[in-house]
Amino acid sequence: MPIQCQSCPLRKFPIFAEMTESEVAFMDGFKSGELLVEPGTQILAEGAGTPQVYTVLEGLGLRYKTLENGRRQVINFVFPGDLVGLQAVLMDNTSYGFEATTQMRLCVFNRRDFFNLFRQHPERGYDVTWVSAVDEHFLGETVATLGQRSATERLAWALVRIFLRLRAVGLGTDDAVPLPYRQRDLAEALGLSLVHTNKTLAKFSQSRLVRWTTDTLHMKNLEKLAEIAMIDPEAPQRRPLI
Amino acid sequence: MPIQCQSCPLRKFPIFAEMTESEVAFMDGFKSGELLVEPGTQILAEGAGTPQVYTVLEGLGLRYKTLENGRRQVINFVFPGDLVGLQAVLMDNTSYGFEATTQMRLCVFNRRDFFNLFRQHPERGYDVTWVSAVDEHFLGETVATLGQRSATERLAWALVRIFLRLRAVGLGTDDAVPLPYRQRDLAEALGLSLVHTNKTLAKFSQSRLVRWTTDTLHMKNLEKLAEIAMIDPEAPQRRPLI
DNA sequence: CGAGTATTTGATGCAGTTCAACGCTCGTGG
DNA sequence: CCACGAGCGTTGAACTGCATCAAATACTCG
Repeated sequence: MPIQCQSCPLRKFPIFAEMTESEVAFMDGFKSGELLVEPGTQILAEGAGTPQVYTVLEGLGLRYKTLENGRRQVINFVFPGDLVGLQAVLMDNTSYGFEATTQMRLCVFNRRDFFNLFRQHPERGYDVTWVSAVDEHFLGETVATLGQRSATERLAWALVRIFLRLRAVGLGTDDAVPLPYRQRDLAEALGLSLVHTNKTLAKFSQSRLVRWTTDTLHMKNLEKLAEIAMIDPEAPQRRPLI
Repeated sequence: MPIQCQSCPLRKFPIFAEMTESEVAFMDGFKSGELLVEPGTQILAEGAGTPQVYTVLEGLGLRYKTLENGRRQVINFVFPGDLVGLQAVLMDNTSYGFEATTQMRLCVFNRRDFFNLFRQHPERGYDVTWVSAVDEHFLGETVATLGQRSATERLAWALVRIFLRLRAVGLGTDDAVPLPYRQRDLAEALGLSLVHTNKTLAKFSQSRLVRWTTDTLHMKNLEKLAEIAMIDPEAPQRRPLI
């Protein structure tokens, strides 16, 4: 049975902007259903069109793009609260694939309802643009990371960002979060080889900065890691929940 | 004297989605002024807030981010028709710098008017989200480029994208476009050293693929270059003009 | 228990960085 | 009118971070 937006488990986290009662009620009507998928499921295929947009309620996934030469780039990891498929709706095709890493529960919105959202509830339309801007901001930071940071810095950057983001949606504890991706995924997200990623992670583990084993990321020294990554270990950008 | 939206020189190009008469008239009221800046002017400073959003009418610029270690990443080049500053308005600060490379003419919109746009003209609000999605799409492609393409492929990718985009807004001729950036800018956009960028460009020139001299990019073999870049040399993504 | 998948580790090589130097073109001031 | 310096492009030489290759060791699940 689908969750009602009124009792959405995500809304309470401070990373998400507040919504009025009427907005929540409106979203509940806008929501067309829920999707529950198993690990490994491909939710959006590269190049295909979609009639739907999703908000992640539970579970982790990733967006990726495959080049002609077969190499794959993970564009970003997808966490609870993220909105996926907006591009597919606004432009006419999905240029990225989207797959579930763990089991996922997704809120489903219909493409044809989307324009009505802008018309009937301008505040919510504004919020959609807002999340799009947040995503764009994050991608810009990723570009800067791939372009200018060394392998060690990239890993530090990714682990700090992931750790803070997951903690912001209530996953894990103060110093550990669940991280069920494979090293290959992280390597492909950062434009590094699997081997080098593994060796660099081993160094982090030895120097007691972070330890990533058995699907759990144990954060030992967030400050130091953030310093290596050249970022502030601040809470993630506040954003609306769609 | 400012140009009226009714006679905007950009709207005629097929890269931009059509607008109704009433939309154009509305935008003319929404537009708060025009900004004319000299080459090298910093329009948005990194980390500062802005009360304004800009649409480029004429001229070229670039968005960049500087890391703590002093290295600079060019996030993207900014061309006529691009909307800049949306992030600064929706989130509370600009994380990127924006500077003019040539003289530029910019349409100025006020931050506080922005929400009204969503309320008064939902179609236009939708279009703002659309351009945001287009930008996000492009940044995703950039991430894939920095992560998975070799130096040669990156250069080929960038030159093809730039060439097609500039041609789509009527700049240059069938086989040449003005390109007043410095090699350093391109190197910083692609995460390459200036030296290697220079040498790779020299190879392109020798193999008669492209020649970039005296601020002009002469495209000799678009097909071949696109093949190296592993992309289709198709016209850029259709997008709305704000 | 065996097959397939993920992690780990060592050895080798190269794409691209870094260092260094030189030439060209402008603009500026004496 | 020429000397000078600043900025950009060009080229050569040496170095290195990371990729690639190869193979062994854990894990997971039917």
